Amino acid sequence: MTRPRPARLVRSERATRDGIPEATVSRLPFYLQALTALAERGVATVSSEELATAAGVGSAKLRKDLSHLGSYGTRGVGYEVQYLIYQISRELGLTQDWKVVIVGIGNLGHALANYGGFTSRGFTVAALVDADARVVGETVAGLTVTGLDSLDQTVSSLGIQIGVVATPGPAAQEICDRLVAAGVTGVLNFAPCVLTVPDGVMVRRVDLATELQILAFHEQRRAAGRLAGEMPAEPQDLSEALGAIGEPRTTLTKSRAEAAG
Amino acid sequence: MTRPRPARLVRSERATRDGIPEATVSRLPFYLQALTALAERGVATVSSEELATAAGVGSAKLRKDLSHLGSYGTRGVGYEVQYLIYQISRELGLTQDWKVVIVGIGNLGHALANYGGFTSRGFTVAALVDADARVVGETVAGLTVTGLDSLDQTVSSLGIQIGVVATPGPAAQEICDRLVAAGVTGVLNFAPCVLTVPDGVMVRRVDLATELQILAFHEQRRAAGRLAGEMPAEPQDLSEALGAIGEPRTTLTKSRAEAAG
DNA sequence: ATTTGTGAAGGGTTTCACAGCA
DNA sequence: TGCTGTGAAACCCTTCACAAAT
Repeated sequence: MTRPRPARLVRSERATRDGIPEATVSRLPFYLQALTALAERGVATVSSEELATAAGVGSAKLRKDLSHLGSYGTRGVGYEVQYLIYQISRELGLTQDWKVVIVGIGNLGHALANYGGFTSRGFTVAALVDADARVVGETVAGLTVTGLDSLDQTVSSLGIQIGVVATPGPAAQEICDRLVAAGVTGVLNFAPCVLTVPDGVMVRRVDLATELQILAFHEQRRAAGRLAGEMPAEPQDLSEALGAIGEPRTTLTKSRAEAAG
Repeated sequence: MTRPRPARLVRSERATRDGIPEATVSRLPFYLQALTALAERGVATVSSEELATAAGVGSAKLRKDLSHLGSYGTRGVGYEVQYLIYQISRELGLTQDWKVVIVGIGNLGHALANYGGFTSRGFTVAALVDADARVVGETVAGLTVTGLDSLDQTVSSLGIQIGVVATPGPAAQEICDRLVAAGVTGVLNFAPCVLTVPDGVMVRRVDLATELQILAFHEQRRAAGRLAGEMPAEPQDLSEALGAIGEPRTTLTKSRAEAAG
């Protein structure tokens, strides 16, 4: 019964050939943002130290990340800002334009439709869709909101690749299914639920309440530490803001039934 | 010159005593959400397999995560839904109410103020602040928007612990400084920039454009793989959606100057 | 002299497989 | 029998320290 552990490797070979670590991918947008800001200020060259500071990471991490893209720096000098912007943009696939549909034009949908950050960076909000007849026909961010009926038609005829789900939770899965059926292969989900999609479709979830809850955890932890008399210099850096202080863990022996009641 | 590598440990000792891994903390909100949904459907007990599915993770990961909080399950049975909700809530610090101020009442600020997910889960939006005189005085989500002048007074007198920055990028750092000076110890930053804060203050950044860019990367990668004739079953699961396909990495030998132009 | 790019080391996270318990 | 809780292994990511390059 104890077979010798299946050699479940297939990936690290690939990784050496081309794959960029997911952690690196998730930071490339930040580097891009920092570089763009530098470019606007007319900076031509930047060192890993400077760029790292601007992006809020350590310089070693930055260099390691960039090394996965190629050797785009010059030793003793640094990185050409414009060139690096081009390379990162290309790697992220921002040299082509991506078409986006936003479904659910409530408060959040409105905000997303008007959000400048999308339009400015390779993304075109191509359509707005809502289920509510009172919203359909409105003009938001220069687009006319259409009804749910038009969803499939809109996505396939415009060739939309990415769907943003900003509906209430209960509606999200059905919307997602229809988006995928119509040809969308990437979904950004703002609804507070898990979306199930077929292989080959990617979902990213952004949950605002989740972020606050994580903050609350660290707030509480900080307060508990202060009470306990410990007060070490706490990491303000997100990426290493772990296990900061040791609250005595009261292990309250409240019975389960009592706690549940 | 080769000193014997500084023993820069202090933490793993703590971690064994109480610290919950950051990766685990970041998933607790999802478990909580799934559990709440189950509770509303009247489910009393749930297995790690079922809960994991509902939360979109693997069951082994779920069990490992929960084991960091304590032994709150029953072997052969599963977890009591209500009891687990209580334990996770307590660990996240949601048994107390957190007061939040939102600064920047534009499209996004509006959406955040009206977002139900905050209010429903231990967070009270206690104040809304904006720099624009045309917005000040408006009523949003039952609160009157006040001016920037009132920021310090509002935060300290109401005892607000968390600040949400939904301003344009250039204003964000100054707002953040004032929030911190007034006593805020946690910041949720929606502005597309790095915020510098003193030790003991935590910042989390949410960037909508970043999420889309990460999606775009994987979209592009997917398309490239299809062209190359490879089409392995791709992981739709976010957490392991790495190094999916091997695009030949064209290594375009465009000169730097040319690319920059 | 300066800064990149990178092996190597170390720590954190995920996954496996099963012991332990109900 | 069924499911949790957990060592151990595998994997991923970060950090260090320095060779290589300009």
